[in-house]
Amino acid sequence: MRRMDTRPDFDISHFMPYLLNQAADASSVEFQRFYKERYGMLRTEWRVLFHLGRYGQLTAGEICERAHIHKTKISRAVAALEAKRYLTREQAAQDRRREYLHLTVTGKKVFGELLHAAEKFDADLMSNFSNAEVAILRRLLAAIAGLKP
Amino acid sequence: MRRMDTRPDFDISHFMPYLLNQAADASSVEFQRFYKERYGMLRTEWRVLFHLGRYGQLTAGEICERAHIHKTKISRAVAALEAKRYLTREQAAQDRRREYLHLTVTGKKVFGELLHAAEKFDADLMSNFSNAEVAILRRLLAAIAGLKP
DNA sequence: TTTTATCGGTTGTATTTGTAACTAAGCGGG
DNA sequence: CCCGCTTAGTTACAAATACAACCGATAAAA
Repeated sequence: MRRMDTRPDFDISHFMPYLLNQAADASSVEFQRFYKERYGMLRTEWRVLFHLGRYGQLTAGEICERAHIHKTKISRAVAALEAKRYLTREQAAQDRRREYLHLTVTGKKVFGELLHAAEKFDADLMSNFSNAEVAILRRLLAAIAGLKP
Repeated sequence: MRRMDTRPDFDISHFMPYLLNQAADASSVEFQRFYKERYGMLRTEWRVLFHLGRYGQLTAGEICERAHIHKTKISRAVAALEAKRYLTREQAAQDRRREYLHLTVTGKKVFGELLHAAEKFDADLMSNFSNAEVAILRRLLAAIAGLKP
């Protein structure tokens, strides 16, 4: 057989996409269980809720762009959040294709609770690392994710 | 409504699990398309292939442990790889519940090609960062992922 | 032994996701 | 105005995933 011109010791845990996925999964598990058990929410629902809570009124399309999530997932998440009475839709007067989404009072309350949990969870997760390390981590991850700094 | 005792500027891109997921997704997209289009493989199949290529004969259960993947996913991935003639199963003599998995010649060839692509892809992904930064990134991700150093 | 529990792995079914096609509304030139 | 083209969002159907129940083999207990 032909010689492989690859490092023979290239471990899968050195492959950055793999490492990133493992870290992402591990870091999400606990928080995911929290919003799932407590509020019956799916991941996309939590993200939509977060965007609306953080940035106020948005359209589905705007959330798609910001979160890099496909519009069908957003569509279903919005429908689910509406069914839970966490948000309401309002057709835009000047363009009736678009719908502005707002959180209801209940939605805002849930957002606040989840935000609080998220911050606490985040702080715990980073507590083993120095500030300088965390800063580098955030910067590199943002660059890899293609987020504007 | 009650005052929220959370930082009002807590952005979702500061929430580490979110950032990790975005980075993981972004970093995987291109390589994922590569093995999907070229070999018709799913992510779990690539991972199983990688483990067998890197570590040699393993049972399904051993791959579950190493990769933190549920056994039903492994079971289906193994079946798919077997259908593609990338691996064979061999019932263990001393315990007929267990099956040792080996790559076929074809499987090894595909492994070599994908490994080569992975290394190249990895190098590209990291090329914007210094060695020191990458070292910190790997260390922190491994810690978050709960991998033994 | 028989009985019971456990282990490695598979299969069935309900959810969830991805892809493409669709509806309805606006836009833009003739 | 009307035709074709784009856009916002939904829906239908196929593919993938999660979860639980399952099967056969082994081990441990009575």
